This record gives sequence, structure tokens and C-alpha cells, in this order.
Amino acid sequence: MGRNKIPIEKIANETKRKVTFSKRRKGLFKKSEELAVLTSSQVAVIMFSSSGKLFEYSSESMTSLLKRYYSCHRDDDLEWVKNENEQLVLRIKRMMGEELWNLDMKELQELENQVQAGMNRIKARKTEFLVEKICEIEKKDHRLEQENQILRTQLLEAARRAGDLGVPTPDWCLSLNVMSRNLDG
Amino acid sequence: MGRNKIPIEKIANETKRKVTFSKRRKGLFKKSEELAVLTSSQVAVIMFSSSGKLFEYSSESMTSLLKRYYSCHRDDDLEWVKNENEQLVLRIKRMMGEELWNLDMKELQELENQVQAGMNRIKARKTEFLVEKICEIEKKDHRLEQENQILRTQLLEAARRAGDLGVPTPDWCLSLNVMSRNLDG
DNA sequence: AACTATTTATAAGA
DNA sequence: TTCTTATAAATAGTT
Repeated sequence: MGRNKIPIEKIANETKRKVTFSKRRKGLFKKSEELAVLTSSQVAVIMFSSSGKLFEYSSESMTSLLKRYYSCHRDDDLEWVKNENEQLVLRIKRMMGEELWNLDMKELQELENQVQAGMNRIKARKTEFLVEKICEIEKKDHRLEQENQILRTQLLEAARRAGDLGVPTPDWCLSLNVMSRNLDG
Repeated sequence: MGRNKIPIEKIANETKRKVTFSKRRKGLFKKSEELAVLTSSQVAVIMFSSSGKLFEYSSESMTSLLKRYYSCHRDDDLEWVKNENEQLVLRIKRMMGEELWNLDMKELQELENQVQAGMNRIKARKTEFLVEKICEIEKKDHRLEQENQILRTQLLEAARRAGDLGVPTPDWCLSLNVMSRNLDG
């Protein structure tokens, strides 16, 4: 379509080839979008120019569309999970109970054991955490108690000396001995 | 392009929509191939019809083209991926009950809840798996029983006809009626 | 699935 | 690259 009909074979002239790539790429993306909208379908197009540049179109997020594509090809046994990152994500998903479709009973049991072991350690850590907290609090508590005892002693001493000098003991000092006995007991 | 111009929006009529999908899908694949050939480029198209069926075109093997696509995206920001990677590893370690030292009680509880949820799903999948297996076996079992019944009936009939012709019934046929009754009960 | 009136895409030229 | 335009190609509605 154009002034002349051209044969469908590699365009020899590089400039012409580039212009054609640019024009037809635009056309292909437009038609992809129209198809997606008109028919409520999902369309993804990926292309590399002869110089290696990537162009892409996707009616949705490319990632989710490719995931769907791979899930259709799940029989290809996870060929797609080739980069480390994806393997890690898959590992996490499986620990979270997703993407379990092609695990057999033995693999499921191993996974459960691993997750169980992890949970036991997490629970243990929780207990440890609480015990540490209690220890800390008790230590602090003990220290404060000792400090209080010293303060009370000093306060009584001060009160007594004031009494020796004829200053009357204030009301709030009278119960100090009683408090002290209760706390130590 | 056609008898009338149509607006680019979802085609309401389902039949029309399906016909349009079929026609334009063909057109899109054709244009994809033409582009690939004319300009020595690599083109891949993936699409799902509104009913969920997958259609695909690729000028080369889809797998190798997608690998190239991914490798392009990896090279974009290797640093980010590396960091992402480390985060994923930490996440897995924590789910496995390691590296918990600086999580507080709330974070530990959240982690435990997540892992617990995952384990519940894994257990559920295990059950599902077993139920599926049992269903399959029962179906097969049922089929075999029916086959068995048919074969026994045919065998008895054959034995009777042989008897009519004066051929003595073999010993091993005498118990067939009993077996048949036992199995049906 | 074929037909065909129209619309749309695009090859070449500016 | 972008626009223009003659022409090829795609396709909407019909049969």
C-alpha cells in the first residue's frame, strides 16, 4: 500500500529500511491498540529493530501480560524463571502458598517442613524477645528499687538531722518507713 | 476501513466482536511478519481474546525473543535489581526464621502471620492434591468395574452357548455367577 | 467463508 | 523527521 507495491523481502537500502520500520512500527502499534479496544482483548507487541533497539506496546502492563502468557505455557516447566530475581520471587511466592500448581506431593511436604521450621524459629525469637524484654525490665526495676532504698535512707537521715535542729518532720515523711518495709518484703 | 467507519471502542455485539477479533488478529500477524521481513527486525505478538484464548506470533522463537527482552530490561538498571535481590534474599531468610535480630515485636508478629497464612495455603494445596488423586483413582476404578461387569456377562453368555452345543462348561466358569453377585452387592 | 464498498496504511516524493 | 498524495491493503457489513 503506497505509491507502488513492494515485495515482502528485506529492503536493501538502509535509509528506506529505517523509514519503513519507523512507519510500520507506528502502524502496528496503532492496530494493536485498536484490536485491544475493539475486542476487549489483551495485546502485547515486542520488537527489536535491526540495529537492536527495543520497542514495545502492551494494552495492559507488559509484566502482567507476560505472566499470563507464561502461565499458559506452564508445561514448559518454568523456562521463564531463568534469572535469579525471578527465582527468588517464586521461592517467596511458594512460601506464601502461591504458584504451587506443579509441585508434587513430596515437594509440597518439603516446602511445608521448611515453612514450619521457619515459623518455629520466628516463634522462638518472639519468646526470646519477650524474655529479653522482661529481663531488662527486671534489671531496671531492681536498680530502681536499690536507688529508691538509698534515697529513702538518705531522706530519713536528712529528716532526723532537721529534727535535731528543731525543724518538724513533714507529714509525708512519716510513712516512709512503712513503704520501705512493704517493698523489701 | 470497510463499508462504514467504526468508532474505536468496545464492540457491543458479541458475534461482531468475535468476527472482528478474528479478522484483525490475522491482519496484525500478517503486518508483524511483513515488518520483520522488510526491515530485518524481530517481532513478537502475544494476545488473549476476551474469552481468554492465547494467540501468538513471533518472527523467531518466542522464548529467545523474550529472553532478549528481559536482558534489555535487566541492563537498564542493574544496581536496582541487585538491591532488589538483596531485599528478596533477606525476606526469604526472615521467613526461614533467620536475621530476625532487629525486628520488633509488631514486625515479628506480622512475619509470623504471613508465614502462617502461607503454611495454611500449602496445607490446603496438599489436601486438594490428594483429593484430586483420589478422584482420578475412583473414576478409573469405576470404569474398570464396569468393564469387568461387561466382560463377566459376555463370558457367561459364551459359556452358556458352548453348553448348548454340548461343550462342557469349564470348572473356572462355575464361580463367575458368585463373583458377579459379590461385586455387585 | 467470500464479496465488495470504503476506509486506512503506507511508498515515494517533497 | 514530517507532510502530502497516489495507490495498495485491510476490513465492516453483507450474502
